[in-house]
Amino acid sequence: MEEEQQIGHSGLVEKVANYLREHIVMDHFQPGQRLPERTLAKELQVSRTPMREALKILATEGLVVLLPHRGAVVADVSPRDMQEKAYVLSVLEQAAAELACCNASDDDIAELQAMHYEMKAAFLRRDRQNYFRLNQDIHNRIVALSGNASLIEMHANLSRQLYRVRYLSNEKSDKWQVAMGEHEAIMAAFAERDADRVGRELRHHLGKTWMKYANGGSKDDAVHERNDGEAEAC
Amino acid sequence: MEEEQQIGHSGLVEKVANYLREHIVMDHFQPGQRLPERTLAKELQVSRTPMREALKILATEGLVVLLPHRGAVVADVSPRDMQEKAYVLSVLEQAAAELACCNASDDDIAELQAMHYEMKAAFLRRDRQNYFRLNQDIHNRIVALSGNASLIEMHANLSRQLYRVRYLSNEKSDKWQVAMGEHEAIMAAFAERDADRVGRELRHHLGKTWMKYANGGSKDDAVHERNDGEAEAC
DNA sequence: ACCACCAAAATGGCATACCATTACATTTCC
DNA sequence: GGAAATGTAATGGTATGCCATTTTGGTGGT
Repeated sequence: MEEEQQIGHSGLVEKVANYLREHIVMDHFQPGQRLPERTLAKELQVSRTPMREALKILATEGLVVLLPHRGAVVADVSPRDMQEKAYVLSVLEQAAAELACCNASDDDIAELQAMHYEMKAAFLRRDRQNYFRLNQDIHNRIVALSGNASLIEMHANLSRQLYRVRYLSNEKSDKWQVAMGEHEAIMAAFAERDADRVGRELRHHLGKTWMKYANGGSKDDAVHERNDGEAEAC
Repeated sequence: MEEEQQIGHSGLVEKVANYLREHIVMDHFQPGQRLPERTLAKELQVSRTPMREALKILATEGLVVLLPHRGAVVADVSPRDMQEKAYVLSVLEQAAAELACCNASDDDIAELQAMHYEMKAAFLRRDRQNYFRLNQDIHNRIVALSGNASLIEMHANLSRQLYRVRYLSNEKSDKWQVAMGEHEAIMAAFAERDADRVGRELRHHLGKTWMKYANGGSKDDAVHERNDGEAEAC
């Protein structure tokens, strides 16, 4: 710690944020636990300034909550909140997929197909690590192909906020087979350039995907709110 | 300015942010104009700290851009960006409307109808001020009825980012008649609890609404990108 | 026991100083 | 005259101190 506490080089905020994020996501800090600004700053050998900014970043990411005059506490993962975010995510991805379907070049779709088959390979090998990574990559790629910067950014934000849940329930892989099938359907619709169908399939897929996390995720599952699953069936 | 330079109390960041926001939105600061942190801080009799935070807030709101080592500059309203944001807004509002249509109580819908007729009254009186205000209120109310906190928050964010455009082109009221008709259609669909139709009508309405702003808004209208208007027509 | 009141500690927010890095303009060298 | 080097100002980022507000735990009065 002697070799770099001296310098004003940039990145301290990120370091602190990453450190805290890691520990929160990996569940080393229990929800509700207090994160005293000054104390933590001393421990991490930084001043209040970067610590404050880091906490604010984590607050926008939904990992901590800033209570007025009571400091920062680790946010608890409310299934309700997560479902709401997941729902918005699915809406955004549906829209993105529709746009992507129109905008993408044939090469883009070919690349998507390639990624899909890579993922399928990982699936067949029961290689969870790469399966999940490629799955994420594909979804992100689809959103990127929408060409809508705001959409991409907002999707990335939500995705980050849901990462914690995604991490916590990393083992729920019952429905791999089903998920793969859904991905196949999405890719088929892409190949046919049927934007509506791509959107619907993706939305459906995401609905089921996140339902899984939500149900198996927590103690009180008063999850049967209203806006769960699809909205089409009113 | 003499009556409140006596600091210590909280809210300096907000004051500064509001001040700058006002001037930017009202077009007193030209796009591209630099906003030197320290200089501005001196002028407004504050230190760098609140000024920095205010600028960061405005940056997230899309009003200023933070260029690395070149300071903050007033963001220019790129028609492209605005259209992209407007598109996402319409997607979110569509989703919100579908949820709202399912979740809303009969009283909620009645209240919506009431607001609608208030707006219609303002329309008949050619009362722009109240028309626009009520129009906003109705849209916000619909989103609020979705019951999805994330959705509400993200919608509010986008709405804020589009406020500038909304303000700049405040006079474009050619299509009042049409817009009113679209609102009637939306309300009718609401009354029948037809979620899909509510969603479609609202999306269509927003598409046309923002198209208006985008076209009349600026110099280079390379607006004929891809993701303008509706996505259904692929 | 209960409530009001007060003091100590924690927190939020602002001001300010310091230093490294980068942009920009000037100078210098070829 | 043009390119490279250099100096200067601006910026970003951090550390730190101060003070107001609020929380909190303890104290005394009834």
